[in-house]
Amino acid sequence: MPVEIDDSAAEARAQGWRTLAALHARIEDALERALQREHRLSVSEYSVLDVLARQDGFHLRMNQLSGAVVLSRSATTRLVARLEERGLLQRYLCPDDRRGVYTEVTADGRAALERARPTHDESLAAALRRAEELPELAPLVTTLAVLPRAEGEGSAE
Amino acid sequence: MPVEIDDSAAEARAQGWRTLAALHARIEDALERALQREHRLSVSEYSVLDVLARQDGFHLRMNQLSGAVVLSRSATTRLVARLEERGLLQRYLCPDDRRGVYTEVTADGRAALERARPTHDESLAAALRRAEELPELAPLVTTLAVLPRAEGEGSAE
DNA sequence: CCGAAATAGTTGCGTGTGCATCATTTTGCA
DNA sequence: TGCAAAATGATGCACACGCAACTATTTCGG
Repeated sequence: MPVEIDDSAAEARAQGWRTLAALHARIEDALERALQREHRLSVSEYSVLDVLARQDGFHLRMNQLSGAVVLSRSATTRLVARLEERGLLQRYLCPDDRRGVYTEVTADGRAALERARPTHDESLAAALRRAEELPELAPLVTTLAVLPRAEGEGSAE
Repeated sequence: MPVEIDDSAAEARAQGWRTLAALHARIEDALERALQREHRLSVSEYSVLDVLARQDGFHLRMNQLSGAVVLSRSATTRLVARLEERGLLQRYLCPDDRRGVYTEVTADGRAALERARPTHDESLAAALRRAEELPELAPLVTTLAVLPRAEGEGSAE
């Protein structure tokens, strides 16, 4: 009965998705609290700084940035505006395409990122340890550590 | 140099987290659009119905539900309120502990869930196929399919 | 047995996000 | 060359979320 086979494949995918979502939510929750408490940074804000700092020239266009953090254009606009107000980021128009806007992380932004990184890494490690104790999450946590390294990984979308 | 070893472990975890977050965001985005468009359900709303429908007696206490969907108590209150207004859910006080509130999926709710499930499963499959074409996400997608099945998995936190 | 502490759930408030829309600039087709 | 279509980013708006504060109920110590 092919339908049965198909159903069970769908159920396996749904099961994998539930596990992924549960692990993601727990980690994000832990990171959000820790980064907010100690550095006044949200996970999105940290991500933006991290992504930009990894780029050659420390800059990216808004559109690429949206893709990298998987956020809408409008959310990205305001996220960048917040970070710019705090001096962690700088915006300037694209010389060759005047529709485009470059966002570049400043020296202050890179410094803030490096200050926040230990907090980020420690609470990530702690969240993973806690997740590993839950039988339904442990397998995914383990496989996560075994994932092959992406060498480039910096470029967006 | 032990610090170097520690750094590289932290970087490996961060890399795994970035991959997990990227895959999660893409899948959630796809599910959100599809469920919203075809069934006026958010991913959270679908999750609540799905979790409850999987319980014996189709009910759970608010607190357990918050844990299962990894949302704050206040968010859960309003999420449940929305679904109750649509008749997909029912609330009643815990007889033995009058602080507690049970939430139970109605027959309408289970019907709505079953109508939405194909949409959910199809866009999940589609999102996974797209993700598999991205070299940095493909390994995680593959391992997700190999995750062992949790037999119980229904009970919340 | 009574009152303090803990627990469950709700509500006011501030804020971050997506959608629809808009202005500006570039691209492409005739 | 000229003008419609596409693309980029910003803004008005509605809304879901988390935090803090509140009420109601239960639990626990004296």
